Amino acid sequence: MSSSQSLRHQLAQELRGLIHSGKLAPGDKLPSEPELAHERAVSRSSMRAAITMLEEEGFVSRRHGSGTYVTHRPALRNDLSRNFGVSSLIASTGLEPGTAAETSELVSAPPFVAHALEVPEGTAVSELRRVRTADGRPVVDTTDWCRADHLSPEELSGLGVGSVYSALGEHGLVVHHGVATITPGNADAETARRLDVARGALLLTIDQVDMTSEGVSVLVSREHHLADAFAFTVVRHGPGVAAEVHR
Amino acid sequence: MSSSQSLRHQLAQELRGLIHSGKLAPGDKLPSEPELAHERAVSRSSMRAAITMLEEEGFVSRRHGSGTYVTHRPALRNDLSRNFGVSSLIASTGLEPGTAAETSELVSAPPFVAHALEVPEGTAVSELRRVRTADGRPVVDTTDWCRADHLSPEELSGLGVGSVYSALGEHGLVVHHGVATITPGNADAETARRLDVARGALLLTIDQVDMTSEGVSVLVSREHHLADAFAFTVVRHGPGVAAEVHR
DNA sequence: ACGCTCCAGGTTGTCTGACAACTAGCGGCA
DNA sequence: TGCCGCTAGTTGTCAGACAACCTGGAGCGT
Repeated sequence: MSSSQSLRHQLAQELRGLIHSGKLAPGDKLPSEPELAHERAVSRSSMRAAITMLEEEGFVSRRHGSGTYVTHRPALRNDLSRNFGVSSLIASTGLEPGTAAETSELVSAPPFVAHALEVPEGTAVSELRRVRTADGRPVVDTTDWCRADHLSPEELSGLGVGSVYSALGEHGLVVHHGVATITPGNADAETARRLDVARGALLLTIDQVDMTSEGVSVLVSREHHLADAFAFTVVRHGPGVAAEVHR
Repeated sequence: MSSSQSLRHQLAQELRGLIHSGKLAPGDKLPSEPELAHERAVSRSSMRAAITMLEEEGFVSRRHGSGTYVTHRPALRNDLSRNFGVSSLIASTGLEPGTAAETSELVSAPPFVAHALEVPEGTAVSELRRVRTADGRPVVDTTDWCRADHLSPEELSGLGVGSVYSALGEHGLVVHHGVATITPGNADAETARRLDVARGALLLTIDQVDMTSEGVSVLVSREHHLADAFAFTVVRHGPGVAAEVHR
């Protein structure tokens, strides 16, 4: 499955694993490019391309004439720049992910959903509402919308803890990336009831639009997270490099 | 100054400019690698390395045998993955950034600051507190801490709207990246007073640790943003690629 | 007229080899 | 002892070649 990726992507993935597993610790110097390439029986150019990817991700930094070094960065929990699902999010805390109060139906698209999915307002779209639980405790109230001709309400329901992403993937709609907007908020009456908290409880809301590599928006989601359930982190690059602000 | 960067970084920067300025629109196909390289009188491998960087950043996507295409992604406002200062943040909304209630002093490091800066608890550190305004309206309450032997309280004050980053840079401490944690919150009495809002007002708090490329933590900051002042967005990669969850 | 196959050109992916630019440490020399 | 310069090692760039793959059109058969 991962062999379908190009060679440099596989090599990059292997290097990420070495760093993530601790075999390469922060500050360590990587073996030289020719050495890394020879070990794996690939050309230096492919190895070099893989290292370039990791450099861009901020995992390593190169010093001309000296070597390539693993950068110091803490192990991130719930890195916002990665598009994981809520299940993985819960699982990463060591708790058991579950689903409650799942409903799936055809609804008239709310304005912001219609706009994001690029369909006329009021178009019928598939909606999936779920309350996600961690060890049985409700922690996230999620709503997903997608075009009815992409996934029907029936296909959306019964996923269990399965990801909507994989369901879309089976229809040839591979989610390439998403754009998320983060806002704080207080629980309204309905959300409070669904999450079993007091009305006005503190929430972190993530509105997200997922799209394919062709730029087709295929999934809109709104997640209300209990404030004390998770801590979201993100690595912010610059201003050392690429600090320019255009326009 | 940008010529000190390696060639592929310059080429990548030029390509980013082409995309950002709209000369290359989403969905457009880039000229072929040999063509791009020939136009700029560089080798294909350097051009290719630059494109690899943009691919990793998500600006373009390559299709084997077909070409390289500009990905469709909205212009992001306040992209969290970029480490801009609060001044740039305010300026990007078209409002005039300002500073109020600036105080700078030597304080005993709070536990989480001491831990982040890797100094013993209670060590004296420089603290800079500022209320940032947009067209005169208070919108962000920020506090910065750094080691006293890096920047004294006197050096921290009087920056005007200048960035703490540039002050650190003049001491050879170039901030390479930061790690931010995002949490929702309600204004306590003091923050409410400083921001001139009701106690309990909705806030988005960003705790951040900035470090050099060597991994030395040089700056800790805590920003309380008024909930309705800004919308923070972030591009989330995957699960199309690199969706694996390790451990 | 329509649909299918096959082919040729174009593009990205990978390989090989070479040299330039730069770093860091070691040893000789004053 | 302290400085200089050299050398081995590493990353940066170049050049050329071929493989793998996609796309559109020509040509053919129905």
